[in-house]
Amino acid sequence: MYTGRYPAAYHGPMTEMEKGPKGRRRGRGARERILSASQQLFREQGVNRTGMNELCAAAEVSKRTAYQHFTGKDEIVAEYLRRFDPSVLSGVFDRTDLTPRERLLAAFDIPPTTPLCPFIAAAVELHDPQHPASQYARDYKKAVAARFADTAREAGAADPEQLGEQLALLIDGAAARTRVLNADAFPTAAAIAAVLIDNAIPAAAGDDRRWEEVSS
Amino acid sequence: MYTGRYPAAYHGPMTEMEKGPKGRRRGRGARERILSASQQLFREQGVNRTGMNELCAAAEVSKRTAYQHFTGKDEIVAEYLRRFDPSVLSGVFDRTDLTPRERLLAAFDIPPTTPLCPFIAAAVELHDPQHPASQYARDYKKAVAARFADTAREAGAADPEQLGEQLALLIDGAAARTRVLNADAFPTAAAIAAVLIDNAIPAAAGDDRRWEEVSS
DNA sequence: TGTTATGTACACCGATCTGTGTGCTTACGG
DNA sequence: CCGTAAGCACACAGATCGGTGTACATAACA
Repeated sequence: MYTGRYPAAYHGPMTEMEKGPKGRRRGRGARERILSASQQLFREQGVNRTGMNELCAAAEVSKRTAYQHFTGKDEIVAEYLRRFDPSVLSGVFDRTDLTPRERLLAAFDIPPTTPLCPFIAAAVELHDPQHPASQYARDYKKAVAARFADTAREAGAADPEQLGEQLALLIDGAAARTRVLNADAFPTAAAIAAVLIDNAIPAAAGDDRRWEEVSS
Repeated sequence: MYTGRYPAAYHGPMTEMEKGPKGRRRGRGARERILSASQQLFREQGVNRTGMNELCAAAEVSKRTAYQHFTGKDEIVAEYLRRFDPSVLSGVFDRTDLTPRERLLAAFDIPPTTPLCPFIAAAVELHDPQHPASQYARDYKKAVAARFADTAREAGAADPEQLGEQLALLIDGAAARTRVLNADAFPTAAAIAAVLIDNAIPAAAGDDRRWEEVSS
């Protein structure tokens, strides 16, 4: 393996996001590389099994620099979760080409590569409800449920808050079960979601039913 | 990472009480104390945050003795899960004072003290599907789903296997969500379960409903 | 240009972890 | 009673971890 001292990648002109805390264009993007590497490593290996040496090596950043940007590993973990790209979340709920009802169900179309919701994993691994990362995990979970609730309201659900919480629980159940069983559990969750949605949307739900009728 | 040095030693049904050639008790029960302490500590603190020193101290067993009973921590973790008392599981499904339908719902009456299904926690913490403990976790999850399916069949569900898998997913979702949000999510899961059961059991849905309102 | 913030290389510290080596004590069955 | 197996106390090995100290290099800006 090549271990020379030349940088393996050319880090071009800084992007707008790589500004320091005071807005001045300083530095060469070490912070971003650290967070980018943490996205990959924390997800693949978990938080506890990823050491700072490994993380810094993957980020091509010296360890000293890492500790000049963050007070410690805890802060990196927290920032990793805070910045977690809610692409799945936003990408689904913001689609205008789908009806609200379709959006609710589309949230269960998760690419099978996703190993486990990083917030669940972090909450379990950190094992400390006081940890900032655990706080972010709670915020995210609540945000997901709220998004579900909004869409449920838009779809005309009788009790949008309840349906939102229920659908969020299904997501978490599918994530946990997928992880433990090593088999995709999201189709099962989607089937449950279809039943719940049909039961929660009074009667005007006939805007787009492509699922079996389960009326009662 | 699990190093694969698992012996075929402890596998057999010899996990009765430690018995000598003629069933007499040998030793002073160190093995049992270790497993008992692991039940408590692994559940309370997690597997990774419980060191062998702490575990041995809690079990009032010298470290040396521990390593004479187990080849390593991995084996203790595996045995801790293998022996995990499925009291909640059996205690609910074996109740004859409840109708099958009531039994399905009673499985969601989880004492709030339970922090998180230890199998999910272990699967996340160990982060290695090859670890024997992960195998036991899968076995347990499948067993729970099968028990649900059996009871669902008994209750006359149209597709017992599917309903069993669905209810098992709800349990896991409630467990995960309870852990992350630090708030009991089992009532929500119970509400979903009620809907699913009503939808899955053809017509005899109204045979016995005397449970209180479950949704929150 | 010179200054300064930013980053680097690398040894090192103390803590903690799993696991052993060694010598000693004690319970229990014959 | 004695012999043996079970258990104990305790130091220590070896690895890894998070985090620092120090001396040096360089990009960005004035």
